[in-house]
Amino acid sequence: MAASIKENTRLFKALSDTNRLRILKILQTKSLCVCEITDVLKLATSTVSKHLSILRDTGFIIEEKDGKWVNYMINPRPSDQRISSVLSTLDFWISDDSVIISDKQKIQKVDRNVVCGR
Amino acid sequence: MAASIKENTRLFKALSDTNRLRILKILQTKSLCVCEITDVLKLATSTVSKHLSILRDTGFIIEEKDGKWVNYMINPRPSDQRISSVLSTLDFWISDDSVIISDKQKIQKVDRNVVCGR
DNA sequence: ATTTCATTTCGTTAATAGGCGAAATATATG
DNA sequence: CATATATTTCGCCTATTAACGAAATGAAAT
Repeated sequence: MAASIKENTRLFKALSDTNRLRILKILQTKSLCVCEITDVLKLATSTVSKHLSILRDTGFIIEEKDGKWVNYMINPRPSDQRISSVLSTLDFWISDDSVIISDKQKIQKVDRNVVCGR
Repeated sequence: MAASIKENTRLFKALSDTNRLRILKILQTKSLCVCEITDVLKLATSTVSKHLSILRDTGFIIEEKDGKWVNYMINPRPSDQRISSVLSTLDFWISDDSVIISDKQKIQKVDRNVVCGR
């Protein structure tokens, strides 16, 4: 259960970026592909891809191939207790931020067939 | 209770450094002055002072003047629920790391009158 | 098989963070 | 008041990180 200092720093580093927290909050509402997330965050695709790989490597999210798309979603069964703990606390630690509220509104309208076709 | 994304990123940033986690773990065992912490971490005093100010500004620790010394200790009554939550989870998230074990041994022997006089 | 589209990887650049020593500040003590 | 000691602040350097666009990869459709 207990982890090394290094592992813990890595976990906190993953959480210490505004855009990665936004991604986690977005995915807690809905699973999305890379281009949909890119459209919400207004960042370069490569940047979003990097953020996603960091969240995946630390165990917060998982990916699922779906044809030419890669869907990302919150890890439903984290093997690490710390991950589940963080994911549930994020739920009420961050909720009324205006950026988060606007992100959640955007993802309701987002459509990968519209947004990805340039 | 809920905080902004920015505030949350700041909190996680404070935790995303090995030396700051070591400081928190050390202070969870014993209150110490700057030079004693410096002696354990083997860093420049100015560096340790900077780390302490970050942990203080985020609410993890408090300082108490004691003559020429400044004692730092875990914030006993954090106004922010997130801080208490993190402090208690750190207790079992990090425990068996060899660096932490060795740090805790060192602080038993550390004496400010010996260690600060150069 | 060639093209198309989504995503990842790579290389570069700009911003941030951590480290240090020197100078500034604050607080005893002679 | 001058000195000594503990800590903080400052300026500088180095390392890390986030951002981008271009090139590479991989999977589907023509």
